[in-house]
Amino acid sequence: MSGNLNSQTTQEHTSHKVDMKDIVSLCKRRGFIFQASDIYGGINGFWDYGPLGVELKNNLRDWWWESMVKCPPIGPDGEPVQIVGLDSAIIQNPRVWEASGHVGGFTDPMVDCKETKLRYRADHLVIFIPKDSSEPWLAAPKDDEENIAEKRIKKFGKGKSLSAYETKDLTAIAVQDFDKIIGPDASKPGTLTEPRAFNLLFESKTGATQDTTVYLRGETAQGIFVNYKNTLDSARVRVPFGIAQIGKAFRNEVNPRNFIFRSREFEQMEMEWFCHPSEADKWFDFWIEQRKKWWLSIGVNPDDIIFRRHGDDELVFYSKKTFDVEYRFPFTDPGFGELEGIAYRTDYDLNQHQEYSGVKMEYIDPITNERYVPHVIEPAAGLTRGVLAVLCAAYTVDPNRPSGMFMNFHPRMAPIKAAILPLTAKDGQPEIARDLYMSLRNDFMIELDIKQNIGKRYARQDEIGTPFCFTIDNQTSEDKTVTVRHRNTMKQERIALSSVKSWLHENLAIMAQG
RNA sequence: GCGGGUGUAGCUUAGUGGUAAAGCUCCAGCCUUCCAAGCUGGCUAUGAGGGUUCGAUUCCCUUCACCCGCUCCA
Repeated sequence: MSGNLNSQTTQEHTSHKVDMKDIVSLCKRRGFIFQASDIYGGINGFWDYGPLGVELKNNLRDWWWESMVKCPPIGPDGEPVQIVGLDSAIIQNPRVWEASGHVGGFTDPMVDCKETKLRYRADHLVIFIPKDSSEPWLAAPKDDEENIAEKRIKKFGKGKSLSAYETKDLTAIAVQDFDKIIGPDASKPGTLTEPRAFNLLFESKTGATQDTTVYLRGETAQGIFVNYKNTLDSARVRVPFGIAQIGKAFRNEVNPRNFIFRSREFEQMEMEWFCHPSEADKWFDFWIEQRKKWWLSIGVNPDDIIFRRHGDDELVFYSKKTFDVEYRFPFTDPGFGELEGIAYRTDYDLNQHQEYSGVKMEYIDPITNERYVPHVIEPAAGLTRGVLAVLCAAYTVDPNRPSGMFMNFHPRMAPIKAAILPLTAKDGQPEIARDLYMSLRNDFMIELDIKQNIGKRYARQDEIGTPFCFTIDNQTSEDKTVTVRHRNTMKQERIALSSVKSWLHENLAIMAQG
């Protein structure tokens, strides 16, 4: 009877628009997520996970680790793929971030070209402005060894000569005039963004005299790349193989928004899959399929998830192709927000580290003796974003119950799997409840609650998404049975006290299959 | 980063230039035999810092946080 519990709520799930305010409020009231430094007025872009939030986050994290490292998927050849785990330091040698491209020109004001995706230091660009007040204006490097300015004038200058222009530094030009400028490599005006100081990475200092600048990692991926060699030499793996890591990453976002969706400290679940360049396309497709399956296994409504290939215009510089997993959050509705990017990073990262560190990243195939730098497919998921998606997906309005709603968590995600509730705090009921609790606590995350009346306790369990409540009443001492209340239907049935453990194992599994 | 809005208890809301009010929650107890019931008692708030004023939660300034657009972004 419990097998279709989830499907019974699908209708109301889609018919009620959920407001982020209600989710944020519930998260605080029930101890899922708090604002960081709440008592000091908070701090923009940082969040704390409360008693239930950390359980939920750990459940999602463990499920990913289970699916990637402990029990990785079966590959195209019918054998399980090889993936090993890693937990690298948050602070690494700063050269790591120079090699990766995260630091470099990043502390100076930069302008981006929306057309070519190239980035320039604002103080390295000079602008040629026609003396006759015509347009376009032309941008060229200050250090113009290749006579780019002259070539650009020939191309866009409508017959004007170099002497028909005056020059100004880009930094001296008002932002509203940027529309007139053709970037150094662009084909049309207005593609340069206003200069911005990019300093994505948080800085810190190390050493007794605090004289070395270091960076908090902006992604977990680089920790994997710099351990590629160590792993290869110690873990008895052969290409193709993967290294997986879950951990905190930090980005000094200009504009944190939407609860935990864009925060400055967040958690990633990343796997770098190293393979032969000729097989990269095959593995790219393989991982897209695996990741689709995984996201559909955590209790989100399939209608609210989309899988989308990036257009060429939105690809980042290191990626040849990228595939997104996106969820329809209340704040993006009817659009979607990114949960995971599966990127084909080519050999960009290993080559960069090879060049910066001087350590060879070549792999020598033990059978063919071929030498090559492996290509990388990277499924990079946001753990904290996943938590938010699970919270949004679970929030189910139901006017027919005292709480007015319940959290329809997938049983694998639910912070508490079952609650044990004596109907009253007398007649030996608390003692039976305690015995039952003691017999279950090794197997499940269980709550024993004896306070207040039964209705309030059911309501509370609804709000925190506990799948089942076992209730001890007077009949329990007579015939050794308890009632089970199903979260999604509020229906009750009576089962033997002695069978509770096996019943729970069984029914959590049934419910997980939907 | 720009523009607009909002900050009163854990939550939802009153209200006032002069002792800050209520419902729910929460806690302690009583009572309760299945869905936030009832009774008694209790804890808890004007985001922070300045200024004006005899007196500021209220008026002014600054700042912080959150929300909505834009911009950006994983």
